[in-house]
Amino acid sequence: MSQIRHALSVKRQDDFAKWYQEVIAAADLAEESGVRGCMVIKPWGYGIWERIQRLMDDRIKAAGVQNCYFPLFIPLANFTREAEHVEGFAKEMAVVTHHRLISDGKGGLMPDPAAKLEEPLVVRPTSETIIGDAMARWVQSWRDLPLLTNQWANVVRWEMRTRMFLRTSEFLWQEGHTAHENREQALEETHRALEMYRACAEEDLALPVIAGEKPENERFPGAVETWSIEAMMQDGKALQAGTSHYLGTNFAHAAGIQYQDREGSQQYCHTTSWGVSTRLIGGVIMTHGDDDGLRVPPAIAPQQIIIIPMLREAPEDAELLAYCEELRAMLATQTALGERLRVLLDKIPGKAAAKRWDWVRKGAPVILEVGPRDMAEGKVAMLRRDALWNAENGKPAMQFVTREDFAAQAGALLEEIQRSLFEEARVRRDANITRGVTQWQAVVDHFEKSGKYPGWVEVEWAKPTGAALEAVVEKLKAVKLTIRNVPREGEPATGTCIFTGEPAAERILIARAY
RNA sequence: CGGGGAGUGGCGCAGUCUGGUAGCGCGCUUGCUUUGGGAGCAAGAUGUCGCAGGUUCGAAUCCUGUCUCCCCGACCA
Repeated sequence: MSQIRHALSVKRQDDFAKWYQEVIAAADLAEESGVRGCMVIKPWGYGIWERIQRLMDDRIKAAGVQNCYFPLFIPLANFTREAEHVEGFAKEMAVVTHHRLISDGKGGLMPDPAAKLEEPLVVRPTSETIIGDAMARWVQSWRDLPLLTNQWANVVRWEMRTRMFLRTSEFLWQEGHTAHENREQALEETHRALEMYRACAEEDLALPVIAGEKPENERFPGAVETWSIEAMMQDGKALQAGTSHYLGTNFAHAAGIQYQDREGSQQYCHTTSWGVSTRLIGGVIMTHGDDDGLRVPPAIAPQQIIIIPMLREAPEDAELLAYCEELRAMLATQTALGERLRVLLDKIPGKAAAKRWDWVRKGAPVILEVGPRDMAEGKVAMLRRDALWNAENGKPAMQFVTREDFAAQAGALLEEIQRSLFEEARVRRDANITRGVTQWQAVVDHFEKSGKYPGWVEVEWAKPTGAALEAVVEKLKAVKLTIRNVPREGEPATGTCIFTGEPAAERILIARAY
């Protein structure tokens, strides 16, 4: 039965953190760079990011948002204008103080004291402040609004503890920044972006998420409201997979983003910002990965179908390659998920079986092996990465189908795999949200005693603020818990606050988090 | 940033205590035999032992400094 010989040496249930790292190495996603907290993203990992970028960018542009590019360096003074913002980011910023190096007299180099910058430059941790400057110039009239911009960029946050894809010092992301006439329109944009993220996460990455508002203590520095999508990882922890902020007029005041309204008076804009990052790849790994490596949802797979010819380095290889090439041509005319199929004929010399396991670890959705006998019968051997094993014999669940049949249903198959990965994750997520807990001690017991997969707990609370909220946060922190969000589609509260006993205001999700 | 652990061929590790010219497994190369499912046998290649100083006749090994990674905290999207 369980004589299955998995492709990884560490199993999820034995050591999830170690497993996570092994997947990244085994799937060839990224590696250490030697630079503190920074990683090298390798072709397969970057290819996944490019797919996410493409699909997200289409969604961004469909909403009428235009891409721009702003400087990597932000003058220090920009950060001093918004008090909460600088408070929130000051401790983790990389700062450029010199513009030239000189010899240190010992064979090395050092910053030239004579080349000290008058005003230090901050390597952007996020771009509200510098985009705000541009917005102040670009917006004059109510006719200039809404101003909808986005940039794809790298940002740097000097994190104390880093983990590949989940929290790196430098990471890649998109940051949308918009300016509006009033609160209503800005909030509408905040929610549009949030819904865009939900759709991208669920439809493209096959990550089931819960969209909702962050509590006050989890707000982005300088925001009036912060909304997020939260995904459940296979160890039951929550991962914030995207955020959308309503910034009120805070940044408009700081940067002077004003417009003249229809009556001729000056008004401050209401702005928003929203972003998703390479962290999404961490979410894909921890949601879809298994004990054989990664499983990439077809929509974001750089290659969806891998054809592996069983080459013998002999003259008959040519005929086999031609057979595979014909299959590739047949597949090239097919579509799945609204796009042409991405098919790779892997001609690299080597044992077919070894190559198969490489692609299993990388998580290519469909792997085809084609040998001379298959060719003679007009068939291919097909392996679905999302259903890799035959539980009866503990061997890979290879299916033999005719080449034509495979080509005819390849698009539908990929769509089925996309659905199936989402469904598997959704069922697991839903099965691990515990509702109806009304006693704080029961929450504690749940997380302390329910084993390795406590999942999330939904409770009702009175939405305290100020000192009362701090007390709640401390109570949660003591057992390593956080409030994830107030689900957008949540049921209204009907009972009492689990923390204070007052009448409850809303339902919140509590979880351990990355 | 505090506490703990670790850096030795591409990967995983032994050797470090008790200094004496670097070893194992996987992978890689070549050959033979096999070969419809992660092959066997044989031969071979790959290391300034993270980096910089120091002690010593001699340093992977001892000392000092430093960089990077992992785990636990604190911090944080």
